[in-house]
Amino acid sequence: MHIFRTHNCNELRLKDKSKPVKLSGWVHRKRDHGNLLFIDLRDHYGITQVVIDKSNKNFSLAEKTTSESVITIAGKVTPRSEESLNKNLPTGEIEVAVEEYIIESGAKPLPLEVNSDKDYGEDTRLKFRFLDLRRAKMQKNILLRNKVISLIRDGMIKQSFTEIQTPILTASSPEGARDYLVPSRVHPGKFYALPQAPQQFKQLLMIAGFDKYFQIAPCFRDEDSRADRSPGEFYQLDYEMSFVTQEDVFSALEPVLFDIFTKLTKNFSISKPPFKKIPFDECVKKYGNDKPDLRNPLILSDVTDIFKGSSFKLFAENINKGSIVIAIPAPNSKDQPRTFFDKLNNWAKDEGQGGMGYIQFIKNEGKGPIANNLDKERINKFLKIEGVDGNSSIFFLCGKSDEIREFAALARTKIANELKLIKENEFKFCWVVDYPMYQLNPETNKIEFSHNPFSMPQGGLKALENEEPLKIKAYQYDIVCNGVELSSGAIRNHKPEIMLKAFELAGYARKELEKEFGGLLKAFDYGAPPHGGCAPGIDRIVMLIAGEPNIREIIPFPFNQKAEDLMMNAPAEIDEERLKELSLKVLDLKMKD
RNA sequence: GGGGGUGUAGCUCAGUUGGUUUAGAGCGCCUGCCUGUCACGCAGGAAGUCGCGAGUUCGAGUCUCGUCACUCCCGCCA
Repeated sequence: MHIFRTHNCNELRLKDKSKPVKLSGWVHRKRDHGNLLFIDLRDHYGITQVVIDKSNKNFSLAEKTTSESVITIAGKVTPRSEESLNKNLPTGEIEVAVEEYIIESGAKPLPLEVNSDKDYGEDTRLKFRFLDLRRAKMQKNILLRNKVISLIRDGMIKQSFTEIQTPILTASSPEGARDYLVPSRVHPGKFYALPQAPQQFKQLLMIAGFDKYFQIAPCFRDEDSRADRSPGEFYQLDYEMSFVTQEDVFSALEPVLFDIFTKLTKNFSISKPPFKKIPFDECVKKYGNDKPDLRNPLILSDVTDIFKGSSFKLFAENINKGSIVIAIPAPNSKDQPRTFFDKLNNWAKDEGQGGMGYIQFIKNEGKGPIANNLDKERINKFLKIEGVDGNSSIFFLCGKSDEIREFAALARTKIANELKLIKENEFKFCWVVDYPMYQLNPETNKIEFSHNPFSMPQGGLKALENEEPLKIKAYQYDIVCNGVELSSGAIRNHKPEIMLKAFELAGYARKELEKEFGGLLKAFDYGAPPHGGCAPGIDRIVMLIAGEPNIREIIPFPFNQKAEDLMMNAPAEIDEERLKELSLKVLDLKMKD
């Protein structure tokens, strides 16, 4: 017999009765009846009840065993009597009557209970992550993560993508987030950087002729954390394809996502490929931002023209000063009481807005303070807005274009939630396409790349030379699910002359470009295929399927909010010797105060 | 760097307008009893610098100020 186990803890059934077996696992829970003791023995696979009584020489040893100790028992599979069946356990028809009992590794009193789903503070959970990971929810989430990754591999390999690793120690990139830097021993004063994404490498792989590449790619960015953003590192499904249009990039990913979401959820309705495509400009107009939650049926409308020059002075005057007015419909709200509108108005004020006015239509008749100050002709125009009928209400937000659209996106979600319009069991995907190539930095008043500088501008060199830069679109796109931005991607710019011009418009001199992106730029001079790709965030996909609002719930060993690993004690101070080796000197930080 | 929320037993939390003795509950832990439980039960016990510091007050877990920690958000995230 094997020294540790003949079966795992989720294997034994009635058909195994009378078999001599050996099991190993953790003491999940003990029920001590004095002369009779039940132990729920747990391993990765499940739980089996083992029973031992006073007649056994090991009884007192078993009684003394603490929760989460690791034990090995040998004994006989015994059917349970009718009254003592446990229908909640797959192994609930049997138990194992203990003969041999060995404590492999005792456990001290626990800082957190493995056998409960009680909430613990995150510092406790992260400090004792190995215990936290034993708990049912974390086991489930990590297994889900594994399934997502394995379905990604299956789906990509099936489409003849080649999985290729790219360097972890590479060069710092000038654009984007802060890099994590690694000092070089061999080259004093010089640094490697961890990649923020394998962007340049995947383009070089296309130029190298690998045609279709993918990788479960670790990405490192030194950013501050959010609930949906782990500081330090995260993973992307990074992929890139040669000789493709935007449509080809989409149709490579769509079946993979559809497959993952379909196989790993129950009773959810999932967008079927091809996913909806929404141009960026239209998206911002209709939803307020570029990551729409399409489960929400409400659509924003610009009603500035209707209020312009009207007798509703508050809006009319602000419009003259350059403000716009956005309408958000609230369908079937003729019976909503005054408090419904007051509540939302107060919410808007709490969020720092002037307020959120409204018109309530009851049988085509407009009511409320705004309606009282507007002529009938204008009021009737509201009935023609998308998503509005004679029993709707309309909320209005007035302000400067960019800021008020951003808030309208929040209000759209808030109103839909209040009216319970968002279905919980849906995953709705869309592509946001035609991103602008450039945007104006309001602080410096300079033109900068709005997204990825390597994207191909629509219209190519001609557009860059002849058109107003802020009007140029790029073959640049995002994929969004339920209001969560999963990734962005682009058809790349593979022509050096277009790239030089594109960077020139963003204020980069040729020399600068050659210094920062020399490797890639040089490669374009030796036969570069047209190519494009995308890189959806794996952590966010797992979050969506797991229904977890916090990214740290689906990462085995995440940093805390301050980018520390409390279990491994990272980051940590380094010996003087090793600093010297790296030609580094730590400044006295107290000097700063 | 900025804003909001939280901080009471090992853990999760309650604690009224500032006033009732020794600041409570559940889980965990320790002791005893218990041979059919499955969140076993019963009886008892240990366990607290109410984050820290100052202030107001006859009196502070409770109010004020400062500070620290945790958490969510803004900035940041080509």
